[in-house]
Amino acid sequence: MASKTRERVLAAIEKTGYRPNNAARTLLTGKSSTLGMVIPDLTNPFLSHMVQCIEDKFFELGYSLLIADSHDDLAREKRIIETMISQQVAGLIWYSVDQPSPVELVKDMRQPVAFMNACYPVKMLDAAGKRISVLEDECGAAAELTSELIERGCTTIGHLGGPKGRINSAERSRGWLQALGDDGSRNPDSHPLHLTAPYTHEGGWDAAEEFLRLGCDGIVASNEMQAVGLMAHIAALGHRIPEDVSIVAMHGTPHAAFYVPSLSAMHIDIEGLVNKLSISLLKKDTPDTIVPSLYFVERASCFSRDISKC
Amino acid sequence: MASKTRERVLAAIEKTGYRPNNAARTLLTGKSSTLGMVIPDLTNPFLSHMVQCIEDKFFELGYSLLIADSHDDLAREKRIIETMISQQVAGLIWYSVDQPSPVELVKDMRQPVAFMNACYPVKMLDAAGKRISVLEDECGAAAELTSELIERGCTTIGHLGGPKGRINSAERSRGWLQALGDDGSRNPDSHPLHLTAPYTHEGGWDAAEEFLRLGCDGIVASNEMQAVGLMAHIAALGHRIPEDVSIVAMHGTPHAAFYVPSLSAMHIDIEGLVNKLSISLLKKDTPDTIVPSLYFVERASCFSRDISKC
DNA sequence: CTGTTAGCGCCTTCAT
DNA sequence: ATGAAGGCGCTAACAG
Repeated sequence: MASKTRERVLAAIEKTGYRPNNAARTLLTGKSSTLGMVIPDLTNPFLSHMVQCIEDKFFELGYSLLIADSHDDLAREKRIIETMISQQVAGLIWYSVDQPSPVELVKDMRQPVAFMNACYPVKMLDAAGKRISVLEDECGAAAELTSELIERGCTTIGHLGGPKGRINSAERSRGWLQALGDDGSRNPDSHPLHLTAPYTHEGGWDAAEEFLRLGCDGIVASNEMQAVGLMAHIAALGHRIPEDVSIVAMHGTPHAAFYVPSLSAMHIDIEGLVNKLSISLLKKDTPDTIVPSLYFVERASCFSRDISKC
Repeated sequence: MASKTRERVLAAIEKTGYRPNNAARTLLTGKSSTLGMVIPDLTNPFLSHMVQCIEDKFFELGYSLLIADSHDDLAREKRIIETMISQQVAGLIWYSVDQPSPVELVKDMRQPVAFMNACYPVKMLDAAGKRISVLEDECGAAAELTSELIERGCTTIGHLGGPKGRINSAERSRGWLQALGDDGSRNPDSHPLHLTAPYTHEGGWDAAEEFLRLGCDGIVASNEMQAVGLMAHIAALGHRIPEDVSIVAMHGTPHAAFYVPSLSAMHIDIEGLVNKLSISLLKKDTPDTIVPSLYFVERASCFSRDISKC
């Protein structure tokens, strides 16, 4: 009788304090219940929030999450990927330092790999496993942010890009220029209102004086950390936000509402993204391209578009 | 000849794309190269910074880090611990929701466990492995923060504690009362200037009006997120920091310098803590108690103690 | 429905 | 200096 045996087994489990050995299971089945995630900076609120959502979702589904911080460094990223592969992760979630990701690192990995900040769908005909591209429309988002500033009357709109040479950053610069009416022929790097900085508070802080010197009345920052650094320095220099300068940022987080002033930003539907990601990563015959939806949230760092409030 | 064989082996590794299988190694040796870390909220900058430092240090030492977020929920924490044990982690770093940690969960775990926010040394005579207590002097730190406000002329100093019933929170309340001259007999919960809130931005935000109603000219917040929420709401209500109210917080992070105004806070020497932790966790005959050093950093959210600046 | 067996990839031990 | 064998704990396959 099954139930009797079952009871005996359960009793034994209880008595001996048995716990399944995941390493043995992984060795046998070849599939671990661990996912790997690589990101460039865990102290970036956008990324820590994303990691939290991903961990949450995959924990529900029975997976644990290995996390590693590349410190925005390509060499480190490479070592991390090697380690993750050795760890037999069941899948890899890769927020890469730069695009195109050094995809050859995972060429013969049979497990699925998701490229979180792909600019174009990752083409890997010879890949040993599924490759998923999360395609955020960085160009369109930057253009929309710029338009929001234009609609509020800003006339001298600067853009703070990421470190030079990063393709995602170039996409945003393109969007910014488009919204400013450029025909696409101009190299953003040569535009006087285009500055670059690391994706950090310090990066934003350091750019503030130059933007003010240039006479900007609006700035599109590449992420929330840059924007926070910008705002802090602009305030420290005695200028008012948004009266003197309006600020908007890419990749807003739930923290945005609590800065002073609160930060207007382009947000990503992370819940939706993570849901799709979990499906694409774990199930067969599912999409290998994910386009997260974006939405702008107006807060105090730029004037209200509603004329009645002006 | 060894070198020739070695070459052949290396060539084979290159050719076949061999990578060591960690699961097999773990199964055989019984020790994985993975550590587990449990924290209550990854979007808390103090914790994401700590995770970053820990990941950094242990990656150097050849370990990977499994991370799980308990969302400040005891039931979830318990499930996470079970999972971590199944994953055969080589050690567990546990920033628990509450104290005393439910230590019985890890009673027969042979791997070392570090309790990151212990109030008292964890006593586990029957534990199957090493147990490390990270003992932060929450009481002393809160007292020092309160004293800093007193020295700056604050006369009505409120304290925003964590959720009710948490022992770490009670320790801080004790320190606050001590600095206010209490003899220790008073129950902080009955003190009119003692409020409680979750360790979140919203928690701080929601407490702001009450502190202002109470006429506070100084507030000791339990963490940076609470302080940020407090400051945002106080500013939104038209009050000035530090002219009307001074704010100080426990567990400051590198972000503190970039809020508006910048936030005065008690910081932890995380580098030192993580170094000691790595030694205690991985080596034998090392301390099982770690006392991190704390230091106060004065920023714009409270008046300068230097009279010449007043 | 229950019990037995083989083998996942590695490392340690022992034999050549 | 190299090769061979055993076994870590689990699960899939198969036998009873």
